[in-house]
Amino acid sequence: MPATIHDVAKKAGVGIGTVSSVLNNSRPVNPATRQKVLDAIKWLDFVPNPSGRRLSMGKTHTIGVVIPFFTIASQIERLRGVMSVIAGSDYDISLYTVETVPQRNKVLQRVARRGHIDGLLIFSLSPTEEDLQRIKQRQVPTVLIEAYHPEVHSLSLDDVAAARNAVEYLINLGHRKIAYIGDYLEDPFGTYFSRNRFEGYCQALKAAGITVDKRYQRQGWLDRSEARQLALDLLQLPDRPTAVFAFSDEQALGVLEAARDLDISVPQQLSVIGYDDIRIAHFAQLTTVRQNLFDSGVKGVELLLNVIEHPNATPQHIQLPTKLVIRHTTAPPPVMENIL
Amino acid sequence: MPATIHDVAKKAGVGIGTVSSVLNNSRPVNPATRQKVLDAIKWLDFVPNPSGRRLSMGKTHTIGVVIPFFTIASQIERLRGVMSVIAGSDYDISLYTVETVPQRNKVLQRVARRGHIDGLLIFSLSPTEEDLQRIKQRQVPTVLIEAYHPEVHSLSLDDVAAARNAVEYLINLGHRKIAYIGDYLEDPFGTYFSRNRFEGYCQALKAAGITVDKRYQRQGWLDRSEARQLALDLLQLPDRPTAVFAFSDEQALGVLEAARDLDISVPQQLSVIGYDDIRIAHFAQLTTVRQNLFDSGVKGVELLLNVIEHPNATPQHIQLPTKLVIRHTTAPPPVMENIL
DNA sequence: TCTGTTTTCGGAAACGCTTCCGAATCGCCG
DNA sequence: CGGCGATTCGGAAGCGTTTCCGAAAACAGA
Repeated sequence: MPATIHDVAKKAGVGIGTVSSVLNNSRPVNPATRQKVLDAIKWLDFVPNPSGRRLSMGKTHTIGVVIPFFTIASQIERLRGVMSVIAGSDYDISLYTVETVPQRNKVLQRVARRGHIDGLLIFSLSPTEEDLQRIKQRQVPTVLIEAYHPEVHSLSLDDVAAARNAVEYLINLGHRKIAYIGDYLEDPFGTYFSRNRFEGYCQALKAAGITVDKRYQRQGWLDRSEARQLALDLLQLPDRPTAVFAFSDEQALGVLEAARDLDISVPQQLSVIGYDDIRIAHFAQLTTVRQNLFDSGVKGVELLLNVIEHPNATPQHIQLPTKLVIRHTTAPPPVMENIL
Repeated sequence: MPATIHDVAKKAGVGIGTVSSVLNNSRPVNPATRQKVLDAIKWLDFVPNPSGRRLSMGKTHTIGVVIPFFTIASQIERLRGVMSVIAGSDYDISLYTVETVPQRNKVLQRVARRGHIDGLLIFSLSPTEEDLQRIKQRQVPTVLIEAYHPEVHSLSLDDVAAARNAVEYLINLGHRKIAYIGDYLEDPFGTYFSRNRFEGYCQALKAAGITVDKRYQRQGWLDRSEARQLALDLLQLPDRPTAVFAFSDEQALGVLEAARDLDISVPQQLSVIGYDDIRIAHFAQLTTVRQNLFDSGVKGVELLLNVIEHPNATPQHIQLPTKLVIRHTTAPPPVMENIL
């Protein structure tokens, strides 16, 4: 049976209030007394019971992190950023992964309640109005990463610009037949960035006077093997694209796999650009849009910890920078194609 | 201010004991009364405060998961397995990542205490005697995954046999100069599997009458870029190896990168085998030793939940199967080499 | 109608902590 | 030595649950 604060008090011959004061430095204590208490704590191997502390203080010292697409490397990088900050604080991390829509709803309903957590960090999910209502009503400090809602603090990317930029790069290389492989635009999780990246893709094409061709657009689940299927289909079109802009690195890797399946050499016959710059992207030599994932995790918790301190601050919306990283999956289109 | 059980009791015109009974089905309640209580709960949007519940029941409904090498894909796969089970239970997951030795110690000290968590799941870390003492003393139900200690429940692999098997495969292909790139044998985290895999490597060589050559052994931090450096060194030896057995896929990928740096073609001039079968391994076409990572997570929590129910069960030690998955980074050694 | 049994329920106590009011002690000055 | 502010500390109250003792009500049997 673990020791309690009363055991310590008795052992040290002081009152429980004094022990608590020593534990939390909450009021001055005579050095001699403090030493007695410390000795007793050590002797009894006492650790304050967090449940008691929580109940008494009304704080849980826990931050909930909600992560969809957990299979995807980018999320892990963010989480690492979060953990690096948390390790130096006295908060714990409660992890909630989301793989399906019902799960998403269940998690958002169950988690966003006072008493479970002190704050909520949500990756890549834009809350619905209903979710938001609940969050606001329960007054749970919340920060969104890679998602947006005007009434909640958020960190997001200028996806439109980043995607446009990437596609412009392909256009400048000479590509005209540029395909897009992405997430479902009306994705069930209610995210915006899917539409944003697609929007950027369209903008770049239009600006260059290239017609946006439906045949060159494919949507699928955010997952390498599905992207591979989509790409197989795409690359067997009679007039196949010379470049693919993928919504995510994960999907870009699927495209690379498909190209290999079909003996299409990259970048000679096909250029591929991804999005995220996950760690494998480096290995795969993938040209991609880098978002500083680790850093987004760091900034996200830091903001959240801040919001926990100052619950009534007006929502901040921070834009994170992106950068096109050029590696070896992009090149000018094959010459023949241009001649024909 | 959230409603409490007293508010509900007052609203429903019953006692708090009755409300609690309804909440937990802990004793029979007259249907009419129950309905009144349920109405009040709905009306007040009442959710029991977990801190109160925890304190009262002495259970935290939280499982701590300790994960070193979090950058490494294999750990994520395991964690996914864990999460898939937890999603259907009423436990929460508290995540503790470990990146350094001091952190390892801090985490094992702070986490393994009653009152924080109901159970502890430790990945890939063999506890020291001191850790163990603490764990036993505090009576925290614990399960090790990919680690071993006679006095704690564990899931582990027969690393010796798996490694021997992999190296035998290389030998059968005709290789004689087989290098090993691994973790530090005396690794600071106190793990066994490092030594075990090396042991398997040695056993295979000896059984084939090949002398174990120190020049062909490299140890480094478990990380792709460091492995790459080690491999660069190794592959520039005057009499360079024709095959490399790597301790992990992550390191095997580093070897592949080094080979590419040096324009050594794989598998024509160099064979590489990894260990784990992480998801990228498939993409990289890496021959590797598969351990069913997701499944190890599933089995691990299931065992832990069981141990939480029956704290005094004698320690179980489950061996997980492994399998050599042959892809395209292994081939017979170059013929010239054999002639010279 | 009375007694004994079963069903149903109220609320005090306990969980381990923090907070804070007020009491005790100390130190200083006149 | 007396008085007063400063310092130090004890422990009751309260946080929101669950548990459980025992009381009240309902019911059954004679």
